[in-house]
Amino acid sequence: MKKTRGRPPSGGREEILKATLDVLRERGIARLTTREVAERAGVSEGSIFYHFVDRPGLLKAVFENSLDGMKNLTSAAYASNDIRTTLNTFAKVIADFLDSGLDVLIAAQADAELRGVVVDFLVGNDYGPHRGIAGIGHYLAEQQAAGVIRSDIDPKIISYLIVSDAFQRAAQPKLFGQRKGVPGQDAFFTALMTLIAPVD
Amino acid sequence: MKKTRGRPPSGGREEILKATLDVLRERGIARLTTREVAERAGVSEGSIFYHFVDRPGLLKAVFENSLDGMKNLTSAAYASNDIRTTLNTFAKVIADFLDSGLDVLIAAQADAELRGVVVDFLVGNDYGPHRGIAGIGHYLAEQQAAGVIRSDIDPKIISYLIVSDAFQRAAQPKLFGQRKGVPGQDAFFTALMTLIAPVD
DNA sequence: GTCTATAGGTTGATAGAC
DNA sequence: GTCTATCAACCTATAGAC
Repeated sequence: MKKTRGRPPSGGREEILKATLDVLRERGIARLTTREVAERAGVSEGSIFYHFVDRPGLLKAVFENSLDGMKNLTSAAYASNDIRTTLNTFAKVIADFLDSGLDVLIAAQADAELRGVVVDFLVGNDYGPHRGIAGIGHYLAEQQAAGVIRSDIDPKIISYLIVSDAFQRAAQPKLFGQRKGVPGQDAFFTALMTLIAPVD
Repeated sequence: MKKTRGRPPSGGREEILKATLDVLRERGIARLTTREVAERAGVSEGSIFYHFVDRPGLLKAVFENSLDGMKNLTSAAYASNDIRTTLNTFAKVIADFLDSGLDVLIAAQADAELRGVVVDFLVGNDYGPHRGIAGIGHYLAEQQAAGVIRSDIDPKIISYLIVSDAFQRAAQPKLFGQRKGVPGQDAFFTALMTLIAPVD
């Protein structure tokens, strides 16, 4: 059996994908032309159409590439025995994904057809925030059973608060251009730990 | 003194703005052409350029129009004596804005230049989530002083949780196409009330 | 202020050689 | 698989009449 599955990397294809994402983030999807992508990737326009058929095909490939990072959202390893440290690790995994994943999700909204393609992909793979929420929720349920966090709250809600925080933290600077009003991550987690601590 | 300030409404201008927002939300900004806007508004393309100079000018006008709804985020009236009811009212004001405001903020990301225009507008008017957070935070601080909510938490954090929830609730269906994982608003507020209740 | 007609520029996509 | 050259379509913007 060969070591690499599928096409042998001649470089061109990957360079195109990378260049596309770069242009997407810098110029915005409305300014993304196959011409500029070709220049940045160091290939001709013809190559782009050879590999991806058409512009939507190129974008679809880039989108699915970035969005596949969402599969990691369920299975973040438990980092330590400390709750806060573990929750922080979960949050970091989500934040890492959102940094580039959000750009793609937002870009897709610029075109109704791309919107549909992305949604189909997400739904088809069952990708979405609920995966992160479920993963953290499972961990928190264990902690609750162990009596480490208060018992009068649905762990899913706590989990949702953590995911929402990560989402807000990632999305706000992108959409509003500033981070005003968002508490530091430390302040957030400190408050959260206080809120979910067992009540006497 | 005349009753109406500024230009007498001949209708055309407003129709164009409305049609533009409609096309923006339906087709996406990348598919928004002056041609289709003109058709929908029932005017000629020439009229669009007469009123808004160029395409970016048209979009800028639409953006600022929608984003100005953000000024209401600070001053939501206190609805009742009940905390939960009042917080729900705050949340509703934010949700109402986000429903259309988010579409505009997201659309602007499709073009680096528009991105800049919008950010300048937001920063220049000090618009952003922090306004909602500050408004609710002020109310919560009063409640805390009155002993109705626990005293060991910064009210700003609670306020941030509420705004984040509203944001997640509005953004997720737009970006992911589904609402999976988001708890119902009632469940969220019920949990929140439990979390912020005074501890013995 | 609004229209019609059209110019001018850009862009996605194809054809065919290598 | 990659390139060059080119086309056809589309869209923004302008000019000038009403």
